[in-house]
Amino acid sequence: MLSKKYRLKKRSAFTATYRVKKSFYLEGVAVFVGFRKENTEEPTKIGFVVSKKTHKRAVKRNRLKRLMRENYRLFLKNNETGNANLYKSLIFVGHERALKLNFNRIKEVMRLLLEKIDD
RNA sequence: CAGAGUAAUCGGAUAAUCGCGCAGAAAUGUGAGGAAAGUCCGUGCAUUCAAGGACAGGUCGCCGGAGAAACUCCGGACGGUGUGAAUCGGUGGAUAGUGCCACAGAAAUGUAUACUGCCGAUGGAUUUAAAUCACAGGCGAUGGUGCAACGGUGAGUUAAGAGCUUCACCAGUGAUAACGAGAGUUAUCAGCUAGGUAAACCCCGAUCGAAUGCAAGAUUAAAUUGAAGGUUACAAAGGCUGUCCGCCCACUUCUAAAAAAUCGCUAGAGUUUGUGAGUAAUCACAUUCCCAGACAGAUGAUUAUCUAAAACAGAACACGGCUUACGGGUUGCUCUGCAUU
RNA sequence: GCCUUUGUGGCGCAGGGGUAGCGCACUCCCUUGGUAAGGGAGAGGCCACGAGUUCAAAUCUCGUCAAAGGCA
Repeated sequence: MLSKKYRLKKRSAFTATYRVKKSFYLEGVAVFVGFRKENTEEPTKIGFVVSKKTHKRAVKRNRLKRLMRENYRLFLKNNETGNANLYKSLIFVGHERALKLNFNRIKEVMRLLLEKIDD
């Protein structure tokens, strides 16, 4: 779990991020990016979503969200967040394919995604 | 020893590093389940409408007990299944009435017999009589049916036959007696015996305010105002929580944002242990403990060891049940088979 | 979290106790120089799954699973 200042919390913030309509996809993990930042001092806010349609069981959905969250936390700690700092908000969305991946594979996928979102 | 039945129980552990929710000034403390699941029953709690009547309607259905209640639990009765331990059962009424019973069949509910048949004892006709006729009449045995044919099987009786009540063995029903708290069981007697379906409508008995569900609902401050207000005589249309009586809406003034925070929110039909009552469910008393409370939503990640990268699976107001999912074990009691003593 | 509805040929739908049907699509034949349209014939169903009631269940009852929708 991330501490509160890195979390995307408000419903309006989520809808605002989705309205930018810019997303990237790799191996069952999608990233929606929000507006570009003016002040780089502010922390980037992250949301994690796994829909109920992806899988019925809450345990498996929670597992995927936790894995993604944990990876992002480790990125923050090691200063490997890539281009995430350019945006105000990011939303990671887990899909059906990602349920089968293990911790290290998701780590790779997310690192590649964070490099991709520059352009 | 093998195979079963049943009741319970555990629901990964330890260490290291990095992290999260809640409480707290801090130190620190604490942090998912036996099913948290399905949402199938029942409650508490909250709001709205009624607190009235009528008509509808729902639910339940062997007996006794427990329980706040329940499509709940415990003990028993009866019936089904099993060699057995056991286990399963929505188990009132078909003589209150109505409906349905395809195809087949003579006939499917009406104290049936038109048809196919059996008989012709008795009466009648022919006739001396025997015999013949199948006329009156008697009979319900026979009928390639069907889930089901009006108690069943076998004998006796008879002209032919028949529960005929004559007999044997059964099935049901009623009465009486005994036992039992009761469902019921057993015995004796009575010829009393007119299908099935009520998980078809229904009848009987018992019982139920209705609806909506914490996204219920309550509070707070600000903006131009109030999380709206006022009016209502009739008619039409529409709506409302079953329908009617009834109520809302209409007409007018006015306008915000599918916004935010706080409360509801967890001390309870509670947990642990013990004693007593009871066959048991459960209850009483004492003792002990405080044990998640989020709001894009907390328990995670990595590594190592343990036989082994454990199954089903994640609280969202709470509780009592039911149902379903589940890796690998452990324990008690019981049954059957085989072997030995 | 709560509430509601629906599961029947490949697709869309009927049937509400007594032999499972309709339209489109599919296969073959006819028609045409050929295709479409048209005509004729045919195949394809454990009626979502598991129990129960009944002589008999797609239909009645109970449970399970799946899909869809609604509530701020």
